[in-house]
Amino acid sequence: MSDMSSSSDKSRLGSYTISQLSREFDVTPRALRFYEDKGLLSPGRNGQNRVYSNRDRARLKLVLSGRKVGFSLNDIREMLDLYDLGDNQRAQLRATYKKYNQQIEALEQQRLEIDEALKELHKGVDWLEKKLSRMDPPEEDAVTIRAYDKVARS
Amino acid sequence: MSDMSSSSDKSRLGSYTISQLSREFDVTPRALRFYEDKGLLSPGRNGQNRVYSNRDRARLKLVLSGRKVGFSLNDIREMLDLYDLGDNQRAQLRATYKKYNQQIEALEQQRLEIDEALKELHKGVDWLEKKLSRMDPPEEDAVTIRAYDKVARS
DNA sequence: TCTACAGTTGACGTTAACGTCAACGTATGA
DNA sequence: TCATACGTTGACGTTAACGTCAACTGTAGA
Repeated sequence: MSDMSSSSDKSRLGSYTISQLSREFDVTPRALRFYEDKGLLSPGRNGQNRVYSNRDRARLKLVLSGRKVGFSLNDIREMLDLYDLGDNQRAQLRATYKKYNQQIEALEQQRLEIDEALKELHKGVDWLEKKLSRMDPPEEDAVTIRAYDKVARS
Repeated sequence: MSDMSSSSDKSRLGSYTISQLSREFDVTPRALRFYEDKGLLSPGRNGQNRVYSNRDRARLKLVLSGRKVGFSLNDIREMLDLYDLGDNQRAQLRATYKKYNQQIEALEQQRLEIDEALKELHKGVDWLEKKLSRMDPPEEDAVTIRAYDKVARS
C-alpha cells in the first residue's frame, strides 16, 4: 500500500537499473559494464543485478563529459581515482588542472596538423581544377554538344 | 672495369632496393612490404628480392603525400588504381577531385569537434583556477610563509 | 506451466597501420 | 669458412572502446 510507481519498479529513489541509466544517458548497457570493468564505475548489487546509486550516476556524468572533450577512459579513471582518495583536495584539483591543460595542448596540436593537411589539400584541389578546366569537355555533354553543333551548322 | 659505384651496388639507374627506398623516404622496410600487400606498390623481383623501379618510387611518393593529408591507405589505393586503368584521364581526375573535397570536409568537421572540446576544456580550466585560487595556500609554501611571518613579526 | 523480459558472465570480433619476432636464404669479404 | 649484412615470408601483437553472440538465470504475469 505504499510502494508502487507504475508496474514493476522496485527502485527506491536514487537507485537505478542498468537500463534506466543507459536510457537516460543514451549509452548502451554494454558501455556501462565496460566502464565498470575499467574501474570507472562500481555499482552495488541486488542479487546479481547491478544497482546504480546517485553517486554512480554522478560519476557516469563525469565520465561522459570527459569523453566529450576527448579524454581517454584511462585519463578519466585517473582523475576519478584522485577524487576517491578524498584527502588533499588541492592536490587533486591541481592534477586535474594539469590534465586539462595537457589535453588542450594535445587538441591544439591536432588542430595544427589538420590545418597543415587542409592547406595541402587545397593546393591539390586548385591544381586539379586547373587541370580539369584545361581538358576537353566532359563526355556526358558530348551528345548535347553535338546537338548544338547541328543547330549551329544549320 | 665499368660497373661499380662504391662497394656492392649492382643497382642500375632507376632501380632501388627496399632499404634504399626506405632510407630515402624515412619509412621502414616493413611499411613498404605492407603497402605492397595492400596493393599500393608492386615492385619487380631479382630472385626473391624486391626491385623498385622509378615508377614504384613515384607511386610511393604519392602514397606518402596522401598519408600526410590524412587519406587512408584504402583511399590512396583507389585513386592509384584509377590512374593505372590509364584510360579516361578526365574521369580519374574528377574522382580524385571528389576525394580531395570529401577529405577537406572530413577534416573541417574534425576541426569543429576539436574546437567544441577546446571550449569545454577552457571552461573547465577557468573553473579549476577559480577553485584553486580560493583555497588555502599550497603546502609546499607553508615553510616559506612561516618564514615570512617571522620576518614580518620582527 | 509457459512465455516474455531484463539481466548476467564470458569471450571473440572490429579497425588501421604497421611493429616485432622467428626462422630461414644468400652473397660477400676477410 | 665464419661472420655480417641484407633480404624473405609468415604470423601474432598492439591500441581503444565498445559490439555482438552465446548460454544462462531469475522474475512476473497469463
